Amino acid sequence: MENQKIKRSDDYSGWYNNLVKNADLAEHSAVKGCMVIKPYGYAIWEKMQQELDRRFKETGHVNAYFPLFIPKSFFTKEASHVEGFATECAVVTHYRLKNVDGEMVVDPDAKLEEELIVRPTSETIIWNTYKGWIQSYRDLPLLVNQWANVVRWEMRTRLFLRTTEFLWQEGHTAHATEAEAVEETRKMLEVYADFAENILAVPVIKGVKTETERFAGALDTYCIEGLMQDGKALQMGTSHFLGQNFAKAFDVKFVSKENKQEFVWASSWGVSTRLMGALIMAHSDDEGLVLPPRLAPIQVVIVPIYRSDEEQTKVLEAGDKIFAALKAKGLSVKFDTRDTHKPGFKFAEWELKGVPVRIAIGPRDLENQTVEIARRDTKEKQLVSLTDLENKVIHLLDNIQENIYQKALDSRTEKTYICDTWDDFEQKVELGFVHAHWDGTAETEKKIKEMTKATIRCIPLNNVQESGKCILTGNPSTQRVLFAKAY
RNA sequence: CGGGGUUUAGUUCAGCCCGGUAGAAUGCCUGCUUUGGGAGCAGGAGGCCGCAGGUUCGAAUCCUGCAACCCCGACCA
Repeated sequence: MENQKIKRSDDYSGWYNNLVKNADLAEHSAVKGCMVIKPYGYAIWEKMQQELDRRFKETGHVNAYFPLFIPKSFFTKEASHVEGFATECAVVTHYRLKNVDGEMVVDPDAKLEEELIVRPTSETIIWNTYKGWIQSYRDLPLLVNQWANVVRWEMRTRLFLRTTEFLWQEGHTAHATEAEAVEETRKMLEVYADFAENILAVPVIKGVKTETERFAGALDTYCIEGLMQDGKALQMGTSHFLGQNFAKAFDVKFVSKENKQEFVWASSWGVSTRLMGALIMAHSDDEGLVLPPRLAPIQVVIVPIYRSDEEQTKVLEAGDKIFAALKAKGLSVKFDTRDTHKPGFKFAEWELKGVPVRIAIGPRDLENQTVEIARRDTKEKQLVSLTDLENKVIHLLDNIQENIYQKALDSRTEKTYICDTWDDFEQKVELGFVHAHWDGTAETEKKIKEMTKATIRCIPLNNVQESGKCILTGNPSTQRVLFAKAY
């Protein structure tokens, strides 16, 4: 285990990279742009999966799995879709190697009839499949989710935030009516927002993307946007209303009650391992990771303290009891009985790994019937009596979850500005979210991006309608939109 | 794709300018002492010095080429 040497305030991106490695979450692999997610990092991802999967199932969805490869011809069927992804596709052209003078080379005789695209997203292969599944309105709605890996050949990558291959889920739904598909799109946005705020403890702004930022092939892209500690925004999830674009591209029609042939309406929605990046950047500090209790693979760690063998026996005995009692309450507990490390080392290690609550128990505690409880978020320590310890810990965990969220919310509030002049805008957009008027044109959006590197993150839902003047052009505007520099 | 950097022990790096056959810290192994905030001492293991050529009696070091990775941009539903 390494020290967390780079301070958050000195070099945010260096601090982030260091933290990911030191907390044992992930590391760079031998393949450019691809990471190895290590067991501890993967355990956190699994917790996210469980929480999300449960919510998907509760809202009527089922899981399925579609191929990794997409025939090029499928991929190119929806014009704006292919345009959006064309420049970042991994393409499989051959299926065999051969030995030439002791060197393995691609066998030119094994060229594929049709190239295969490694999926950057699965709309096309799925809609090609849906054609066979949907005939009547009775087959609708179709509510399917897939947990998968996808590949997007990005020019620049960052651990978790943007990797060439990443893990995600993608929901693909089919509906009989436009209204139902829109409702689904927005419902899943709510699911994401609920997950982000109540599990990740990251407050998000729900909104809709401008045309420029919209998903390739969508009529509307809804999103949740979070603000990281350095004042940069992170898109944490998207939900797309696809209209009939993919149904038309893949000729997916159904017969309505009125016996009419109609194209199917669609939505798709996804979140990825990028959420790991959000989690890290939103809460962690110079001591390491800070995990919200509802997502921590280990919620409570018990560290025994002793000198003699006799003390060890007694302390371990007492620790076992606490361990069992906490487990019985359904908590995820680790009793760190390693005799190869001293308590101080363990304290530092579990802090680095973000375990929300630490219980230390030693000879003094045995005498007084107490333990020392330390919370990761505030680093406060207190001696508490063993009486009703389980409920105290449960209460503390709830408190920590709430506090972490509140801290993130306060931080966002502090970094959110309302600007009415260009000078103010230029200055504040370096610091966080800015609500400002925009004339609604792509040209203005582009100019602002060129001048400040800030983009319109979204047009917040339930936005207040108020007349004003565009921050750049002075042209009339009916509402403020949300600007920020983004990851 | 531009700009910068890196490549030597498991890891982080020094050594290179000025060529002489490999170092530190940390981690790892053994033993003893330790254990309420990253332990101490003693002993030990561990390297095709990114790859391929070249110069030289001799190359981690000089020269040429290549490659990979990282960082900053550009790009990014």
